[in-house]
Amino acid sequence: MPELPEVETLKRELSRVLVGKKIKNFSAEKFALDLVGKKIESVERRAKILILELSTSQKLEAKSYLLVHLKMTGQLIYLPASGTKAKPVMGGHPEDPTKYTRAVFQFTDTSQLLFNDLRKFGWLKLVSSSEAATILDRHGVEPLSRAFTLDKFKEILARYPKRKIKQLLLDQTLIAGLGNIYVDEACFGAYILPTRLVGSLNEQEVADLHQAIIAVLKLSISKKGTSARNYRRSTGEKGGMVALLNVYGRAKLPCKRCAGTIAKIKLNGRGTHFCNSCQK
DNA sequence: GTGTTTGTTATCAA
DNA sequence: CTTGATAACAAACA
Repeated sequence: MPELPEVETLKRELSRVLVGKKIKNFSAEKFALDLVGKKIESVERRAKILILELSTSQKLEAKSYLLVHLKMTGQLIYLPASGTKAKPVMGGHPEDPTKYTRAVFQFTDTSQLLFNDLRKFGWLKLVSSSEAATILDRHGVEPLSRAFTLDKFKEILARYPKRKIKQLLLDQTLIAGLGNIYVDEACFGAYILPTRLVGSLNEQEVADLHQAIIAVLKLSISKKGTSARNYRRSTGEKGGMVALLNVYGRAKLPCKRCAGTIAKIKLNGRGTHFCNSCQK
């Protein structure tokens, strides 16, 4: 479940190794993309989408953008040029495309990038600058940007007083990048039940939730993300955040900060985790 | 065979 | 416009 911290980790790692590389060959069963000869100018992230900015050798030709969404089980694994040691990925080895490899980028220096995706929900789109803007602009404020002030958060909440807070936080058109894991963790951090109606939150709770969202995202990025299931770093390694999760994946286990127990329910079709004692 | 896992979009309903 | 519910996509796992 790659969410903001996982995609941000990939952005940082891939930015270091891919910028300046030229695509020599591209193969995929389902994505017919004209990528050969293009050079990677930059690697960026918006919401849960990774953005590769591409140029051609034709100086006057417009830049194009490869957008990547990993959805639930996507991976981007980077294989350096020649003679590298492998770490296991999805039961195989990263240097051997697994049966879940959906696309392979080969660069002129013989390094490669694999797009793996067990459930095939992820996608690659090659688009123009304006098409990229259309897709990216559908998303709300970046929670780690300066634009995500407490006032901005209050303004968003004020528009939807009757929604449950978890459902609002999952809405990508309002705040970009939170998914099932970090929404549950942020609610825990603010001592708020994910089932609460937005309009029932008092000033202090809103401020606490604002801070909890920022804190959990930053902490996870510092740990290179959460490998609850399929997510891997670009190196094939797992992220280190799982051990620091307080509620996600901890149903029936003791709460880490009180005598309570972590409960799990279904909320709007999502597995939802919270402490039955210290979250109110 | 059943339920569970979840990001996103579409569609229908009140 | 808000909100809620459901299906669809797809594959593995218990």
